[in-house]
Amino acid sequence: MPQKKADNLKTALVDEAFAVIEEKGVEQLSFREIARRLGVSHQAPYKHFPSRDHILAAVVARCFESFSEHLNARPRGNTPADDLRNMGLAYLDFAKEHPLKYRLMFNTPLPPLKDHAEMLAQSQYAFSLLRDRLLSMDLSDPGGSPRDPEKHDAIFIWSALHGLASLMQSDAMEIVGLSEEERAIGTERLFRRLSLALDP
Amino acid sequence: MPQKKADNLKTALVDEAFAVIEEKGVEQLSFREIARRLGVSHQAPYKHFPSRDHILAAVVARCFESFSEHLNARPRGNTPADDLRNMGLAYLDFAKEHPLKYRLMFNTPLPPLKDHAEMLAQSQYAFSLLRDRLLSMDLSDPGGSPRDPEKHDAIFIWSALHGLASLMQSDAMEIVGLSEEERAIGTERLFRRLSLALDP
DNA sequence: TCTAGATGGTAGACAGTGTCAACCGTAGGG
DNA sequence: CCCTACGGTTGACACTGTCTACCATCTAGA
Repeated sequence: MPQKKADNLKTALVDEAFAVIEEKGVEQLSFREIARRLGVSHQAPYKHFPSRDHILAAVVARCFESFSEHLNARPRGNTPADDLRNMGLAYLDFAKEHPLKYRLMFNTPLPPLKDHAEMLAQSQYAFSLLRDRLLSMDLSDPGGSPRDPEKHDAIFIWSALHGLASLMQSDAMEIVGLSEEERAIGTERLFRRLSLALDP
Repeated sequence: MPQKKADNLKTALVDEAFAVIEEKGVEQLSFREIARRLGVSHQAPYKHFPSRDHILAAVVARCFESFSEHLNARPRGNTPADDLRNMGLAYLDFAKEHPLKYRLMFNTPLPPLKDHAEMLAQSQYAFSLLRDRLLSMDLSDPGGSPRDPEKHDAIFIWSALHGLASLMQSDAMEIVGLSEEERAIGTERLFRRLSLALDP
């Protein structure tokens, strides 16, 4: 029985790794099970990835890639402020539509960056999209001199977005007892708060 | 040689589990290594915890306990707004001083809540502290009817705080290339933004 | 054309893991 | 005085990541 040919195996391994994580959680990701599912020997993956961490890194890299594509596919706004809002929406939309991918990128203890160039590169690209959009705003210093186009507000915006996305898919919301509807209203409120803070 | 006696072993197990996580990461937490370190057989832990997940849950429960204590030890403010600010500072302070504990509470795939009552209880208590403080604010609806003391702004505040704490200890800051100083300024700016948004 | 090496697959072995089962000494209550 | 529960023990099992060794096939160079 012919197994997947040549290079195909490498991408098939990553596909299958993601599937396993989806089904049984990242903790349960097992090199041997991936091989088993693909009908291949337990050592075959080693020809393509030097260790289990490396295949995880490849999965995460693909998540960042998918994230970047999603951000780039957002509708463009007419003004910088408008476009920033669109990116914020796209950001949250991605986290909502692909919670696993989002968690893998942000809420998973990643193997050391230095050892995984591809993952690093993909994350850098994704973050550059965020950064460029944030810096395009001419953010004035609240209660200080206006026209201070520094990136300090980027942290504020990014924190609010990431915090929301992260809390929404944690158990926290359930534990404090916020209903679905309340969360939806809270989200919209957050966006209004952001707009008000940045667009005096 | 007499090993730790009786009940002491149970708490010693949790202590040692935390130490192991500290040294080698949560992934490497091993039932057998804990036992080995305590000079006890590899099955002894099973007399106190039915599974590896349960000892992890106990560690996390202790983190929440520690978190609650930290929040309660904050300096009290004179006004609700002031006290909320103090809690926000305490929140971030805890995340900064105990990054591992914070990560264990928020950024770790936890075993199903239902199976771990103690952990659930501790998290509920900690979150109730946050909730009570947030609800004590009489938050007006921005651009809507004033005096709308709902909890929708709680999500905004909590998101900003959690997002900041979470991003700060991830690799993200390093990847986008924000220096320590820029992060400090960004943090302060975030607080000012929060104040401005909530205290028109 | 022969041959050397790289590439991508195989099987086997080893240490380490979580967990199940069986055993065993001691303390305390009927 | 026995019995039971508790807190510990050892042994075994299946599973994991990873090391080593082997093998087939393609590809380049002589």
